[in-house]
Amino acid sequence: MNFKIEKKLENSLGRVGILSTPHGDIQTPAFVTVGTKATVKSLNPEQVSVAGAQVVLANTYHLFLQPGDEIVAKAGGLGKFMNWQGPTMTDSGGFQVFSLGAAYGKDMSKVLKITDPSLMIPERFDDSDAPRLAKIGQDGVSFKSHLDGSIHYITPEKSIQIQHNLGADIIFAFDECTSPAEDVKYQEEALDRTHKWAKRCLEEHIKLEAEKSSSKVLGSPREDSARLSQNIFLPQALFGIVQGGREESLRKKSAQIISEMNIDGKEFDGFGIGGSFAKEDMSTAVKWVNEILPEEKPRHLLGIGEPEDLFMGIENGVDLFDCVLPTRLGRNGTLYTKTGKISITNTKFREDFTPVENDCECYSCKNYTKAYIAHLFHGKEMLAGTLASIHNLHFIVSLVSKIRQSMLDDTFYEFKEEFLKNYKT
RNA sequence: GCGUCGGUGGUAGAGUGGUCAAUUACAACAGACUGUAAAUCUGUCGGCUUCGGCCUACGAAGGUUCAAAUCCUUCCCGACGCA
Repeated sequence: MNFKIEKKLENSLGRVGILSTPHGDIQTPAFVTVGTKATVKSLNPEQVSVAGAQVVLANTYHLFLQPGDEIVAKAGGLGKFMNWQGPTMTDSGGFQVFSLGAAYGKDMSKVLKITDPSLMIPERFDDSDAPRLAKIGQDGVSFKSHLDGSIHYITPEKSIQIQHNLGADIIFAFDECTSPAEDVKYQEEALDRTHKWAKRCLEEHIKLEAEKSSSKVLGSPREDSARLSQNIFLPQALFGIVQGGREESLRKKSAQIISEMNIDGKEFDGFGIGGSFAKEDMSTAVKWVNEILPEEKPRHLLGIGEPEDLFMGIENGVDLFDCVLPTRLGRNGTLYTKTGKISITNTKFREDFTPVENDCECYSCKNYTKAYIAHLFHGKEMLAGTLASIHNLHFIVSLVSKIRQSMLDDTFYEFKEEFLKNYKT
């Protein structure tokens, strides 16, 4: 993996770059589309590609449970398995520590409003008995499968092993995504754990990379030729993840520790910025962290975001984003437009025979009307989610692409102002 | 014409004397969704409301009762059977 900065945004942390992977280049900043279970829900890879997506991110935890990372390895790796030719990434399962753990069964999400009750409770009650599918142990996390209830213990090493079997170009360290509702003491403990895990991830990754290249050189006889041709030996890049919740000191400490982490001269290839955020805290956290992370390595803001978040992140030095919103919102009937999100099932669209956006170049807008898409949703037709996802993915991906172009053209701030002026949240 | 069964809110369909403005499902309407436990979830769904209630409602009209969607009478409508 190689990262080249093409241009920097003046008076900010922002930059334009090209991230090269064994499966092609990623023009950054870039929006990574989420394909958790080795599929971008409701879309086939051609639709994903035509919508403009450059890279797909799948999930370690989900693919480990089903169909199993060994099967993906046998298939020739994630990209081959799902027929996605371009770059791929896998998340480590760290987010599931949060979503199936502290957030399980609660009204708590990746991004919270500052008014959420969970943020306003000064001293939190002991909810250690609350039902959850993820429990954090000394060495790793035990997950109770949401599919069949079976118990699985994921350690940092295990996550990396799975991710090596999955074979994505970029993989992430196994971290603990914490809730901003946790107190400082807990954030410190969790951060310490995340850092210890990061080290173990890096060690395991270095070990597996070494094994990979030696068996390639030796042409290990137990490896059949098919496997050799199936990218199994391609190098993978490992990103370390910065956590630290809402605390400036913890965020900075984490950025420092993760960026300096080094085993026999080997470091992380890039960085993820993780955590569940109160919306208002996101930009400060990103800024704190990116001022410390080494400039020459790529940064990925995990699980973000909305259009306004993308501008914020890019201006503050983020190179990669991933988010489920375009596809999830699409499937649930919410569509992005330049003036804000619309709910396509609203009565007013039943007889609206214009595209979702008149000047949108996506397949859905070029071929279908709001009335038709509304009809598909009302009729619960499968094509509804597909057309909506195509539009939303295209909207977000091309927004990031336009932001990139505006940086190259030195019109970033004008573009941002113009866009956000029209876009009602 | 006689007999039997039935007519409940947008639909289907519970309820068979008080706890019923009426279970439930669907439809409808609105909202939520940020490293996917999610083609999911939440709320509203007779009218008015100072949110305590008030009014109008279970085919129609009468009646019994402290109290009726629920019991009685007549009528209207539907299905089936017999003429």
